Amino acid sequence: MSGLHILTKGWAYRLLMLPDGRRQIAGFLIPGDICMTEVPDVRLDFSLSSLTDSTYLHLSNQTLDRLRAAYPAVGEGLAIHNHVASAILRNWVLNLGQRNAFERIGHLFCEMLIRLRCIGMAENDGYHFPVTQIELAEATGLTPVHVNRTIQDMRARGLVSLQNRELKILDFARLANLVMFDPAYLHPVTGGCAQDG
Amino acid sequence: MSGLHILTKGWAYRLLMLPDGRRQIAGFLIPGDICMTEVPDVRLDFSLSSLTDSTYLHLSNQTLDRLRAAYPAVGEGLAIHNHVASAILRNWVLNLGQRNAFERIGHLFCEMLIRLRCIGMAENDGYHFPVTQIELAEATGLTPVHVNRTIQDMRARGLVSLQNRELKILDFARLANLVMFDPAYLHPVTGGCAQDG
DNA sequence: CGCAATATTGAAATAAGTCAAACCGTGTGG
DNA sequence: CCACACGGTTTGACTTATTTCAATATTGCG
Repeated sequence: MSGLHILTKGWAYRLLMLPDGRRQIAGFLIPGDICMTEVPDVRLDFSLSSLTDSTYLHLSNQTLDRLRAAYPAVGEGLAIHNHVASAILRNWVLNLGQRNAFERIGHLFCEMLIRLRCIGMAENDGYHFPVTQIELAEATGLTPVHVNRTIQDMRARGLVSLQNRELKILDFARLANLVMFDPAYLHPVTGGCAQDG
Repeated sequence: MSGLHILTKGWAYRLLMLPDGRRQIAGFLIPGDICMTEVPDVRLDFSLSSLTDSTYLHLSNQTLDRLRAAYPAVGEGLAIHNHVASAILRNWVLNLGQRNAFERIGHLFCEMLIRLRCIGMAENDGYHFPVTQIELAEATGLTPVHVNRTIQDMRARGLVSLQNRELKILDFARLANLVMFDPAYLHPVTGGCAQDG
């Protein structure tokens, strides 16, 4: 393999575009996520955008090799990270293909809660969510208008509150159940936090 | 990393399911594709189904290590394969999120043509396509009824013919243009076939 | 203060879904 | 050799989730 770029601070997203301008967000990145792997002779099919002030760490091929050699757990950790990243992506396919507007948005809210919890960036089922409704629409394959109405529906049902980029899940159990969120694909977890052997 | 399972003959697909029974196909696998990577302590989030009589090759951890050591190109090849597999998945997200029924199905037809060509399993823009309309619906997030009507539309426009599991793209240039298919994400290719250095 | 980007609301249009029936090829068994 | 059952395809009529268009708040911010 080759070098890696890791997001170390802030939020970002992976963007895919169609020649006629249609935009699809194919994943949100938070600290700890690998946003890109360098592979020789392969063109990138996506672009990255930061949502907030963010910083990145670049690990070169050699650095990575040395790390792997010195700490075998590094290689294993990368393998797990890769697997989870694929699982998240596959799950996004499931979302777009099978879930309706309510379920898509609710599922994203739940997923980000668990992922942020794992890195200590969520408390009490609430977290900073620096994503506009327009971007949320680009992520869920919906219209901004419909995203808006759906969020209002969630508010009316007392499931979430969202204002000033602060999201709070008011009834996680009910929301998770309604949108069929099962955190298993994010990794074997305990109370929302990864357990490393 | 760990062991690998490679499809060596036949077609298969990766299936995701929701607890209420909704099914989403998250990718078709053809010979040469890695259908699964063994990662310790990680539960699989998908299942695999064969569409035709198929065979698999299992490469154990040790075998793989030995291969990689003896032939450096193996490691690089795997990295490229991984990258392309992710790109295909991301593209499927783009499909489901932004393309309409016609574009989704047409895009899949184009993608499979190029991928099959690379392994010598397509000729003259035609190939064996062992996927029922029901499965095609599960892959595209559409209804079988709507898939049917869309294919009829394609037939009526003289773009494809499909009967007895044999698909022929009658006007590839026009179809690719209509559905905005750009093979770049499948790998730098020449005439549909991968060029390895 | 006033712009520019977001968020919200309403009404009308449409792509895709649902339900239900008919059709078709094909293999099987009487 | 016909009848029938089976999985898949096709068709029609009707419903609905989501989009579109367009206008009106609202908010952050230089």
